[in-house]
Amino acid sequence: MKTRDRILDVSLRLFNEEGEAHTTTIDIANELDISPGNLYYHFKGKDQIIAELFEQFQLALGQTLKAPVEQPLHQVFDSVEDNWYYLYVVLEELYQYRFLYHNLDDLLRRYPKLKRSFRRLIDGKREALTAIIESVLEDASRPPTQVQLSALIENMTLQLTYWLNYDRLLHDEQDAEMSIHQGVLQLLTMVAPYLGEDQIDFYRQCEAIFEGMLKAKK
Amino acid sequence: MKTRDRILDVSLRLFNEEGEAHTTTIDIANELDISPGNLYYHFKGKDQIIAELFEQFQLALGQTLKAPVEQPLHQVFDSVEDNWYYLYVVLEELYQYRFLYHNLDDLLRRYPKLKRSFRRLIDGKREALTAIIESVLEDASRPPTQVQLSALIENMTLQLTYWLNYDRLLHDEQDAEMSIHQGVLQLLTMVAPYLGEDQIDFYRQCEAIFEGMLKAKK
DNA sequence: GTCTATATTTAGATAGAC
DNA sequence: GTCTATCTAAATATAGAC
Repeated sequence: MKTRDRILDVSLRLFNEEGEAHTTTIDIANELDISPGNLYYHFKGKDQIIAELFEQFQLALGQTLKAPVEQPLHQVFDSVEDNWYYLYVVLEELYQYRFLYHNLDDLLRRYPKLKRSFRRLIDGKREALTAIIESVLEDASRPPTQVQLSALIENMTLQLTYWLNYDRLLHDEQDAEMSIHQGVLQLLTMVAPYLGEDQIDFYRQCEAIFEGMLKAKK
Repeated sequence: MKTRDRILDVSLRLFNEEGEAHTTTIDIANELDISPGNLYYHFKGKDQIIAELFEQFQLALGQTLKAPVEQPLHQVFDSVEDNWYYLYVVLEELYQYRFLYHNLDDLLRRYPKLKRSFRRLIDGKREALTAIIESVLEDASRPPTQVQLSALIENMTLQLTYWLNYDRLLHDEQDAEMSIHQGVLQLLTMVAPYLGEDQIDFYRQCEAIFEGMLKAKK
């Protein structure tokens, strides 16, 4: 593995674990057992490292968010399990690059260009969630009004953006997998009340998946 | 107004507007037309300023969050308008000290003792929301299950914590009052589907309040 | 590509006169 | 209480040898 890539890998890990603001170029170099001078040979500075990590993040998440919009409905996302799995993947990608959200205000002040990209990703989330919700609610017994639907989507988009921050605030050092599963459960709960008669069945499935995950951990 | 209090006031404003990480003691002194030395006569440093601002925040919000728990049910919080107004006040207090949430990760790393307090405030939000929801849903035609109820409360607590961050990410420089009103609308929308027959009426009221606020602005 | 040594910048903080 | 002048510490970044 090339030094350049090792720098990116270790930077991502340290940013996530120790905080980006608190991680210096020296820390990264030390962790890799290389000199600061060497690090500056590969990257102009911390800024460039962050820019490249963000690029990775944007590409990966952007791809993932397109899936439910482009897939023909009811071909892939037709069961609770499918949606569960999909949301799990999205949250996992957010988790991998979670440092980006931990001090977002400062990050966007230092790199104002990222703002556009963050907003595009939010748009992507909104579109993905809309596709999923429309598919799930297609034969809902008590469908939401138009106002309710758009507020529901917005609440889910916010939840998908800040769940990991919220969970971390409540219990730091929480197991990542658990945290993500719970995030998915919280998201799907928002949809549940619209499902009417199927509601009990829907919940049984959600809980079954959640408990299945719990067992798989042990 | 004493210099000490002016320092606190200006610091709060600069932290909110320019970002805490980006605001130095020199900036604060300049804004007040006093010398850095003078600032350090009144406060040991930036840390102490932040600590006192947080203390103010905690006291104010903590008080507010107790209200719905301590009030006899159906005495104060018995109409949509009452709840709307209450949630508006809570969000406004969060807005006044919004800098605390803008780089929360870094803040908690530098002042680890604040973590306990933040969690207590979250608990306070959860309890306040529980009291409100129970009162609102008391004669709901389609009450949530126990699982749904606790997930609903948790989603609302998260929303109450991160709505201002989310809204700022979407449209910076947004009018504060509008942002807060929309946050309240988003929160109450989460409860709507459980209201059944009253649902349409509930929404009409919410929208009426929202539009009333819009007009009042002009 | 990698190292050592050093320069630059900036924020945080203090000393001592008035 | 307030000022001027100055110090310290830490992070970013560069120069030049190997």
